[in-house]
Amino acid sequence: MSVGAVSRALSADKTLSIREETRERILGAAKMLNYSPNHAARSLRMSSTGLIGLAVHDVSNPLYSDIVAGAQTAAIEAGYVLTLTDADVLATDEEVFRRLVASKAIDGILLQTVDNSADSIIAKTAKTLPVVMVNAESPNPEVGSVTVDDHQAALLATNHLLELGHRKVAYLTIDEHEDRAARRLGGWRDAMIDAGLVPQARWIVNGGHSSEGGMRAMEAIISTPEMPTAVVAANSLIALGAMKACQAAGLQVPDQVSIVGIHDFPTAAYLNPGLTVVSLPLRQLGERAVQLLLDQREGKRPVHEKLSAPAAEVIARGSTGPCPGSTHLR
Amino acid sequence: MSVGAVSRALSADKTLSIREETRERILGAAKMLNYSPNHAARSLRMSSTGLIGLAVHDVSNPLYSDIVAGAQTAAIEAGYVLTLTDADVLATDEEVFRRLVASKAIDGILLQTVDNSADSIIAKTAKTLPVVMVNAESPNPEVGSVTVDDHQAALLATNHLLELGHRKVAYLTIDEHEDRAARRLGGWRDAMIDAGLVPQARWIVNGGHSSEGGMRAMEAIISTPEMPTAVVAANSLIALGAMKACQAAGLQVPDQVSIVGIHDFPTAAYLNPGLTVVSLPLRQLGERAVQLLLDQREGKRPVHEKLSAPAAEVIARGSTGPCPGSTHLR
DNA sequence: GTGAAAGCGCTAACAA
DNA sequence: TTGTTAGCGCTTTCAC
Repeated sequence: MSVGAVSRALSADKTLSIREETRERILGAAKMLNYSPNHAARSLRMSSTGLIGLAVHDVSNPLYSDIVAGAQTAAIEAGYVLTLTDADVLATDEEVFRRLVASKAIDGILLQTVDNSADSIIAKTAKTLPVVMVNAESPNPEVGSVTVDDHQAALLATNHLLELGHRKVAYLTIDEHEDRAARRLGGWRDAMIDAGLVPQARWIVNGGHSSEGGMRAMEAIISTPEMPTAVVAANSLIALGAMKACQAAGLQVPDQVSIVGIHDFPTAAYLNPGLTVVSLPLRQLGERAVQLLLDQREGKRPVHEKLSAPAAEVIARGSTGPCPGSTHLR
Repeated sequence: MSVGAVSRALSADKTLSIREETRERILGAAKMLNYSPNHAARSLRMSSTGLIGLAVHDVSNPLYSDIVAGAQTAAIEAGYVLTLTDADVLATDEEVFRRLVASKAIDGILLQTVDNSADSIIAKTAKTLPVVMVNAESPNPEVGSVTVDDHQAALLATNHLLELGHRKVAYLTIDEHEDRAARRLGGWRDAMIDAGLVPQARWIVNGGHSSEGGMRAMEAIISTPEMPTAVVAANSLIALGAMKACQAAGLQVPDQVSIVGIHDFPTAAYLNPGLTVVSLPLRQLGERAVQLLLDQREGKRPVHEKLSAPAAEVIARGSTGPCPGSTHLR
């Protein structure tokens, strides 16, 4: 019984011919001693760590937690372990980047960013390690990416309001990736046009990317002469801020103003009123991202993929209702 | 210029005497080639990976995001990189555990758990790797831990209500670590007793650990014959559910019922009404946990530490107000 | 069916 | 001041 045989027995090498008794003795001893092959030695020899990184902007952003969950599932299924890192730290701290990425402490990296601050990382990394952008389109042919149907989400959100009889529907834009922001804005615009309405420029207000920004934006809307009766927020955190602004101004939601956000999140149902949202398949986004990463690792060309199933979906809760004064009851 | 010299120059070894010109040539070449020492080889040689793991239960729980932020900061400051993992996966999936922990892919691990499901991991791990429990007291002398002052937090929350004139103050318990739950319950009880009140057993209802649980618990309270005028929730997610239940029952918060939760979180201010909370120094908790882990790595005995500064603090928002019918205005 | 040995990329100790 | 080398723990190839 030699070290070689032990190694092969433990990794369940099918090509190893060995006496059954010997194999059992090996397995038994390993269990007994609680033996696990040393990660560093293994990685060095195999030039593969079995780890895949997911760099996220703001780990605790409730809107994106499903992405993490999905990636987790897919990674484990594929025999990998997922480790999360702070995307901003990675982009900012040269040393962290070296230690984790440039040194190949991981086999590949998923990037869930919110702006282009990580573009330099990407450029540096893509030659070394497979990289996949999650929820943003890759500007770089060496980097894969997956997105969801942002246009459709905003379209659905707007249509939901239109069906409730609203005509003056404002839109609170998001400060994140420009392309993503543009796609969502486009969804609102197209829905308005399809309904024969004119998407007024003054109904478009920058909602930032947080509740704080949403509140400011809604305050601006409220002070508008001809105030809209409904608002689509480019994400649900913005929507939350918008609700707060309404409440502060003494406006009833949904009786006087209807609000809908993009992305469902755990506490949306527990707000007062519950927030109507459009949900997107973020869990599947995370899963798919891992699969693409693994494909790249096997030498496939990086691709961009738009996830269209499961489709975006309106989850109606209390924050949207019929347009006041409208006879258009559904 | 030999490999040895290069290695030492790149790691800024002070004991290396070398011609300035040579050093610059090395550094220049490294930058040019974008060279980073291979992580696996380095780890193997130095038997240290420079990575510290933080296993969290539910990454996206907004109540605990500050712990992650604090740990992140402290890790980087100490020259380490923090990687997050799902605590439940780690506890459940034997293979993931081996690959990450038993194989020493990381130098130590921080555990932020919510029950005792990870106890078996801890036992297995502590002999191999430094382990520190975050926000829960270690049951094991080989494992360090840090907690915050749960008793004080609940005491403050209750006193806040008492000062507003409330006499009948219910308590929604939490389903998490028993010791933590007990300490918070004790804080409520002591505050009541200190105020000369009797902490009625029927005012204690299990709120689970989520908004869903909080809602159920509050429904139970509402159907109580002599309904309390105020509620302390053992965490803010529970409080959120309690608010929802009040709203569903047509009860005004805070006019008819006051609600306070433990732990501040980003969207608490954006609720309707804003949620009054008691904040605890979670960021510092994360920082301290990393420091203790590093201390253990250097051979110090694992210790348990209770963080009492910065002190817990009431952040009054809209969900608490004077007791209806009370003349006890502050 | 089993054992021996090379070598992954690096650091640290030692030799020159 | 600079160069050489052993060896970290593992997997895999090759010889037996």
